[in-house]
Amino acid sequence: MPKSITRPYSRYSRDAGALLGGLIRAARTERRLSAQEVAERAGISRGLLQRIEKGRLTCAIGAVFEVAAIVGVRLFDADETTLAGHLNQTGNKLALLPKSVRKKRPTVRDDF
Amino acid sequence: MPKSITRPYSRYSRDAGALLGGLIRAARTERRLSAQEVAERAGISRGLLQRIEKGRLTCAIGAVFEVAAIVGVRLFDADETTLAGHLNQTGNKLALLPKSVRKKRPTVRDDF
DNA sequence: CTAATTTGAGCTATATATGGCTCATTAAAT
DNA sequence: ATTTAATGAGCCATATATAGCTCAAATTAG
Repeated sequence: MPKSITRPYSRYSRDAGALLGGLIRAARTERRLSAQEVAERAGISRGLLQRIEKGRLTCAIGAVFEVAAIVGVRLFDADETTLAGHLNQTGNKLALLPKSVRKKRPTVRDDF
Repeated sequence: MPKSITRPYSRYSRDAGALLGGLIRAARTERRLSAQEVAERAGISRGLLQRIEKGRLTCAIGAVFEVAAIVGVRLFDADETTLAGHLNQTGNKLALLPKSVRKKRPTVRDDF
């Protein structure tokens, strides 16, 4: 993001990134897969995989998803339905919700 | 990723991106928050928020985490411990696992 | 209805994430 | 011990993601 030279991330995001990266690395080592191997399968460089496992928040989410899938880390823990099912649910939900939202009004009537 | 002009994503990643984006958008509209509002709070542009809600896989994972937290979408559904707890677990696990892995032998390529 | 706000989409300049190297260190196989 | 492979870290060139606008269309409030 070209706005801030050093971007401020919330603690939650930093923790989430570190957690996901850690889970990925744990899963990869458990499966006895080398970084090179996983990176190639994911179509990314070894360097990027390193950053993902370190929990860097600048990595593209698609790359993270690819790696997570390859090493077997599940996002959206499926005690619910499958991913496809979730997609349907979300679709329906979106269809039922209003298309846009809006605050009631600033309520600061300055027309007196 | 500067390697491939058009990056090939797996179906899983595409679905996961679409799901997460849809969940975020649903949560935002439910909370009656405008795109501008959420983008400002997350420290990102409205355009980026649009791409996140569309499930584009090139978005930085940090930006997605920020937005998800703001609108109330929970990653890593916490039927387990808290995020911090997960972090500890991961750390311990990593400490117990071997530092590196390696295939028994180059034997055969099992790329399927 | 009208006015105000939101959204969607596209454009450009620029900050930056990424791939592809290199090298040193560490771990594993023989 | 020797060899082979994996990892960690850094640097650089370049592809690209992002912010910041613009405008039109859609939605909502009054």
